[in-house]
Amino acid sequence: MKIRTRYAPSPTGRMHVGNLRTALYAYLIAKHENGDFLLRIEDTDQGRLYEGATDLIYRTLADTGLKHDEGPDVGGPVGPYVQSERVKAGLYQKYAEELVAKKEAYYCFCTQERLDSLRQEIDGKEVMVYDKHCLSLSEEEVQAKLQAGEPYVIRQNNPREGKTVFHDELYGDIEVDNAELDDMVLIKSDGYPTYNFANVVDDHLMGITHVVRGNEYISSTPKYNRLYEAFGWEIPVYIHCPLITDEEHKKLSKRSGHSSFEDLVEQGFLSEAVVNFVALLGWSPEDNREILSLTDLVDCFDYHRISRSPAVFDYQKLRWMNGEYLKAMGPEKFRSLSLPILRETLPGFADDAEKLTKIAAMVQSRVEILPDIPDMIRFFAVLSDYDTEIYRNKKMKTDETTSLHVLKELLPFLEEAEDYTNDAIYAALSEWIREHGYKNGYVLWPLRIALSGQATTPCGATEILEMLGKEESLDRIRKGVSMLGG
RNA sequence: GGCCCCGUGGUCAAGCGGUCAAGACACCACCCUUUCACGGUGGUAACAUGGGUUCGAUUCCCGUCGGGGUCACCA
Repeated sequence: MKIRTRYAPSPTGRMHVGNLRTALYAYLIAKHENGDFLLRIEDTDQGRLYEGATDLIYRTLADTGLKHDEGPDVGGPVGPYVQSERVKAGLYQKYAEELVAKKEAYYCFCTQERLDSLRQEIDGKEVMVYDKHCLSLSEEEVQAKLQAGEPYVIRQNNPREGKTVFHDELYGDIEVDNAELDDMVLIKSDGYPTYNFANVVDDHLMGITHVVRGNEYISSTPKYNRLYEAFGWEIPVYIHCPLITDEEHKKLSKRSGHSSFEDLVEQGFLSEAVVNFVALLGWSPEDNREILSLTDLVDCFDYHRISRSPAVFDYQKLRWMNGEYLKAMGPEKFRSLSLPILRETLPGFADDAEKLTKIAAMVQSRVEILPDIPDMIRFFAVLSDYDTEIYRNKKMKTDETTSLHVLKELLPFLEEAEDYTNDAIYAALSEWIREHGYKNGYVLWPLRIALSGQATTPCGATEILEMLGKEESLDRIRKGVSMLGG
């Protein structure tokens, strides 16, 4: 049997990383077995529709490489793939009425006020269990109300006694008392189906074999199974994925600032790195590999190895992983990715392709995310004010006094030197240092500080000399000398 | 609160009755070095807890504690 999985988002905004991971796992489960991965848009909540959200879903799927075989934009044999279009065909209404005929569902005319009176607050949380009030309506009463045009919903009719068991591939058999199952709404008063109903109907009609979804649906799964059974449909394989939480072990929220794929991309993360990272949140391969491309993942993904416990989204590790991707890419690719940032940060170098290439190379091995670059290289353009304290370095045996001395001693030599290319100036400088009986760091440390105004730079002192050129370099050294009281 | 799920270092995460309890991020130290970073080496750090079952439990069972999810005409 060919595996068919689906990603069924509701077009309400950006793609949450939890949803992204669910989509990824659904994709991997299907593709590992050469199955189909489909996209279905669940737009049954008219109030929450968000302009452009569907396009955002297409774009995110494309950016992450989760290519769907069937969907609204690419078509397929079991369409339409947008639920609002299926509503127009009367699909859900038809199936709901079938359930009513089987006494597995019933019309409910209760007003919002009556429903509200059923609500109660427990531990600060609002809880409501419907009391089956409308189940007792006679067929004549129902017809009369329907004829009168009274607004209604259709509710599932769940038993009060007995137990319902369902099987999840990760969690095993889960047994629930039927008393826990409330009569959930299947068709809303606006004629649209609820997620709960549309999901079951469509998964069946679209031939979904493995239902992959978040953990939060686990407690409503028995109700879905009762639906499948009422229709006489085959129950799919369930795979409920564990939650992704923030550092506080709470559900990842917009407040954490990195809850959606787009947030992360805006923060400078590579989509490959995000996909890789998210794949490892709740799953691990048999071997120890951590850097895995999407095709690697397809190859080795075994859903039985998905974890059952929630995972904390570790921003630090994502940064590290992004850096691994940056370091692993070819210098050409890195250069083209970083070029716009380089140009913007260093307008004076914007036309000097050679220097920009060198700077890109310097930065490639030290950057975790591209937006870190400006702070690392800004000193090439402007020398900021700095604290002379950074001239002090225990290991190099330097302080303000020795630095002042060395810098003054060095100045005439650098004024005389003509060739400021790195190799040449480094050779000449090394010679000078040897002649004076100094250690490299004793001289190079203060020189680098004077040139950059920073304790850490993406390159050594002589590379800065080359970048700045003779005149600017000498200016900065003189400024250092005066700052040190010389 | 009812029901359900989860519980290995700070975090991710191997383990699936017998291990000195892997590995990665972070952290620390050292090496390398023209600073930082990269790279290399080493280190600190964990089986929530109490009972069982067993010759033997991180691993199986039960209780406790802790965390999370869910109880909508949202998905």
